[in-house]
Amino acid sequence: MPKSPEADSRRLQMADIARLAGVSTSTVSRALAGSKLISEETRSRVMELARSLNYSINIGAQNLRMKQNRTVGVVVPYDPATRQHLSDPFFLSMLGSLADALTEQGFDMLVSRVDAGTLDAAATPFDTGRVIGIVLIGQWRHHDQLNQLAARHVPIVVWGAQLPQQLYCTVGGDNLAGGELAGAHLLAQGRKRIAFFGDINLPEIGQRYQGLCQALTAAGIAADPALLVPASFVPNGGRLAVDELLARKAPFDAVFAGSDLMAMDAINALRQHGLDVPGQVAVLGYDDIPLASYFHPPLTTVRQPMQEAGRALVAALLELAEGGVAPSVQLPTQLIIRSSTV
Amino acid sequence: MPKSPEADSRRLQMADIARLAGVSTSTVSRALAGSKLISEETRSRVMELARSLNYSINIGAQNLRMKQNRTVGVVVPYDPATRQHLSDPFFLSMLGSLADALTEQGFDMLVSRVDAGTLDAAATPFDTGRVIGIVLIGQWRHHDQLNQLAARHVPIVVWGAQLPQQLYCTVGGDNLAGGELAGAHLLAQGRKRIAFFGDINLPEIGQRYQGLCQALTAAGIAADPALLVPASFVPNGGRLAVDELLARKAPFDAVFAGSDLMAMDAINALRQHGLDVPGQVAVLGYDDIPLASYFHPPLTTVRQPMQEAGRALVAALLELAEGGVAPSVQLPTQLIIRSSTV
DNA sequence: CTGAAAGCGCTAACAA
DNA sequence: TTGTTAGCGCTTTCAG
Repeated sequence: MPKSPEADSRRLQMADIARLAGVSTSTVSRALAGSKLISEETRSRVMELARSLNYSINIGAQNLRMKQNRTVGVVVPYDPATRQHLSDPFFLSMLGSLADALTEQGFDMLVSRVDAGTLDAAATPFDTGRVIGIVLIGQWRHHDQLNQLAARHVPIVVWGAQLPQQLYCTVGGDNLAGGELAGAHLLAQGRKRIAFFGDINLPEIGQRYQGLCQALTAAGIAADPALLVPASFVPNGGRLAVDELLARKAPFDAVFAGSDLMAMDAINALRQHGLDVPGQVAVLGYDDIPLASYFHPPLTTVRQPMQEAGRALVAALLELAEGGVAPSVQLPTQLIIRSSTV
Repeated sequence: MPKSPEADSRRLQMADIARLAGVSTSTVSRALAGSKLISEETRSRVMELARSLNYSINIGAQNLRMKQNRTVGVVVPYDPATRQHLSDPFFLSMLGSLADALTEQGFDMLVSRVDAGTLDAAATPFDTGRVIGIVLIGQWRHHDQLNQLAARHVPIVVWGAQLPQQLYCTVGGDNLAGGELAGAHLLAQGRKRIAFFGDINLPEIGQRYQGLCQALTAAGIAADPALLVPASFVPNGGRLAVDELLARKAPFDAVFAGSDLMAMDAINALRQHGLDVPGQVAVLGYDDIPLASYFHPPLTTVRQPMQEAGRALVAALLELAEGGVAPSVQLPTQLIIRSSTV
């Protein structure tokens, strides 16, 4: 007997408890909800019965009736081209920190992944009434689509950079300051030819690059376009960027990478080309993923405060979901100096 | 005006579409469901209307009526003592691979974290009718509680080791074989004093250790209890284990760590003690997390096949949820030889 | 081909 | 203090 479609024991429901307790469903409902209208004796009898029978209220029905909901959607866009799997440690950490923050607030988390090309699908869990709002991890270049969602009054908050003309709420690190910190640190180490690895069309990355440029300017150094390498977040993006940079034959003594992963990849590549890190080339990452400190050499990087990020995202979303307004927030970033630059 | 509890525009529902289209809700329902009973003209009119108004069916109500559900619960137990945040890259990867597998099957993923001490809370999303079953990541030492859940007919599949007297379905790597592979490799490198870092009370870890012992036995070497260090998965568990091992003054020329993270931590600690890896001590990890290859030296490790893991977990769960039986499965593991042991 | 009516499992007036 | 009744938004017989 492979499958028994309709199993033996139908799922227990309130009516069953009511019958067994010899009361009406209203009474059961009230007892379970802890209403003060119920006699102590009845309440305890009902609760005891429910517990011993392992009965739990059907949340779907309850939600329908009460028009409430304690679930938020977290969506992670993926690149339809690479069909890239959710694997960047940074995103994953963010997921973890969101789970923590939501648990703390008594909310559940419905995770879905959507094709970044059709980002309005991100709103589906909301449109279908499954969640009270959406947290989107990864702004990428979908500013317009996000604006449309916001215009549709989808409660949505996205992890990313603040942009002009932005209708939606973002929570993100202070990328400009982060870039500047990084630049200033490298300059302080005596580096003058600082290469930047990253796709500056991505808002966050662009701002980090701007920050770097500000630091350079402040030091009276002009940013050299030959040192800007448009690396992407593909698995060996750092290596490719190193190859590209070397091919350009522009001298450099430091690399500021758009993410820790890219920095690590770059370091390995540099080493294979016989370049010493940090001796000949200082390398600085971004994010401070857990493994940055385990790397050899331990990675100097700009930390994005994950735990606070999760909390801030959740706080903003709940505010929006309640019909309030949630201003975008920028979380402070922090330079973590390890051995890859000194 | 901070909040507007009941916003301007009530959420659209089927009745609205029906009215606007001048038909009954039955017709709308059928049209949207693609029933063949509806005239082509009516269907397209309704669908067009729905699309232009951005209407989506309320899944909660639909589920209630149809007694169906396309959501599965993924629960990640956390240690109540350390209140440890969901941060181990391996768990996170698993989450990603589950998300992929579920998306592939058209299911949503409801993630929750539960206190490992009260593991029966893991069934809550099922008991409350929110999900059709549970995938539990991390068996830990909760064999009995898991058995109880299974006895209650909660469709549940757990990532972990197969144990005797097990009522629930597990999907896991072949830890015994993994341990043996690791041991054989180290022995083949001429290492004879192999230390093991990990808590062998955890089923998976215990089996890995057993595998190591088998390899030793096959080589005619007796396992030395002085080389078994009960390290745990705390952030600096590897370092602590190294300290402990050195304090014991038992000579060793290799370390087999219970996870990649622990291996990396151990390598850093060994290095600080002036020991060369792999020159004086070969170090081998477990999991093959993405960053294992980025580490310096790149880490030799036993790979657990994540993508297949996700798929297998989901397949088993769906089978169970349909009332079928799902045998436990062991996924093959693979030794990935990099530089930390050769 | 379409509509009226009943009901999924629950809660909340309103009565008693 | 408790029960009766009317829905929450949807699908689906059963009659037209």
